[in-house]
Amino acid sequence: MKEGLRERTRRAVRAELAAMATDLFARQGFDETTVEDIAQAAGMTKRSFFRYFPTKEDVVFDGIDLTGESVVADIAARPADEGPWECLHQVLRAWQEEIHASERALATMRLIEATPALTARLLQRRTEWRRRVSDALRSRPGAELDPYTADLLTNAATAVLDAVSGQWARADGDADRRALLDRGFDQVRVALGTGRA
Amino acid sequence: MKEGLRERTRRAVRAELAAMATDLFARQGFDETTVEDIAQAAGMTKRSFFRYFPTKEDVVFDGIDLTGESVVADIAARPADEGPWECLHQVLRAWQEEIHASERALATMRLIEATPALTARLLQRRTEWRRRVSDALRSRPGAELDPYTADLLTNAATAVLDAVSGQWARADGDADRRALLDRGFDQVRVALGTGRA
DNA sequence: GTCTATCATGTCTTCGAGTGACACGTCGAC
DNA sequence: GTCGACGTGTCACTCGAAGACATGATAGAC
Repeated sequence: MKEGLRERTRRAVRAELAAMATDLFARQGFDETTVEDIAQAAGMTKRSFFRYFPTKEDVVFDGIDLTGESVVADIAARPADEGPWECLHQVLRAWQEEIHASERALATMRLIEATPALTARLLQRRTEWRRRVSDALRSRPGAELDPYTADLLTNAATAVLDAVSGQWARADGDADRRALLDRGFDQVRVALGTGRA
Repeated sequence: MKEGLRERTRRAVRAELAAMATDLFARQGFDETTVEDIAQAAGMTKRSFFRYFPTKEDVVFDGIDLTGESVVADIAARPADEGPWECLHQVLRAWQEEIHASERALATMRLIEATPALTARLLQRRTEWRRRVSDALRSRPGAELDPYTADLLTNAATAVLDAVSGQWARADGDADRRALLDRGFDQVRVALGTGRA
């Protein structure tokens, strides 16, 4: 077997650490929790913490990146005759449902929104994420998209997502995210003409 | 007079500090420059530096926020019969020209793009900036925009801006930003119908 | 089973950003 | 002129992050 005791314990400790951290973050806030607090709660040294996570922030984003992967995969899996905008609409709708369904993901989102440092990191990550989504769009069979138009589509899609989040926050969580997303994707339209005029 | 020697020297020292800092950042990079380097170059202590700027990052963004202010003001100044999308187009076109014309602003942009920590801060600030632009759009006389649609418009506009920046970076600075912006605003369309369907 | 290279961990140390506390000097209002 | 507010320097501190080194445990070869 390729998964020896080493990897298994490592993953276990990582999960333990993440659990301790999210618990402490939720209780006393991100900035108010020191790495030493987390390490001590898990029965180890501060130095050892950093052997599992490169930064304190990474504990929060652990497990979030997977969803980004899935978006790229989903794009590739959509029918080829579907337009890119509709493709983004469907994929992101599914992605949003997934987030909405997970209590843990929602709690993480709330923590991120409440912590400026984490918000900054999230936005930073999203830049990378968008580049990959844009590439995925261009790689679809039959898609003749120039890089600029692909970026335009991707950025516009995140524009809709942001607007949904904003409305969601304004309504204090009492809003139909799915309906808002559909409405956003309907209101915003991206033309594909590149060599046309 | 309301401006005593205290305020005058304070502003002078601030400018001096900013000048020293940008010089050092340009020469050896942001991360490679310590606050102590800057303070020492200006003939003061690290502690005193933090009495002028709350963080090292704030030195870079000092003087950048003014442009954000001007965008909001410009929106209010546009003719009332102009549609919101066209309004954003014109205002952001002017804003882009302004940045493009200033050698100092361009250098700052390059520094920000080359430094992940600064990029994150920029994105964070833009969140706040977008909220204000969205509000400005809704405050225009005769504009009947619900918050969601206003956000949609604002976010879509920054989506275009980002795509322009991306293309600009891809072309290694050899691109007609104005033409790209116009093309982006032409390709992306935002419908205003809120109670329509 | 033993032996060895690899890996995880603890301890110590260092660096840089940012803050608090205290003392001293200067500006400015009166 | 006095006195209080403010700016500054100095020292000490916290916290995140990383490097160096020693030690103990483990996996895999023999």
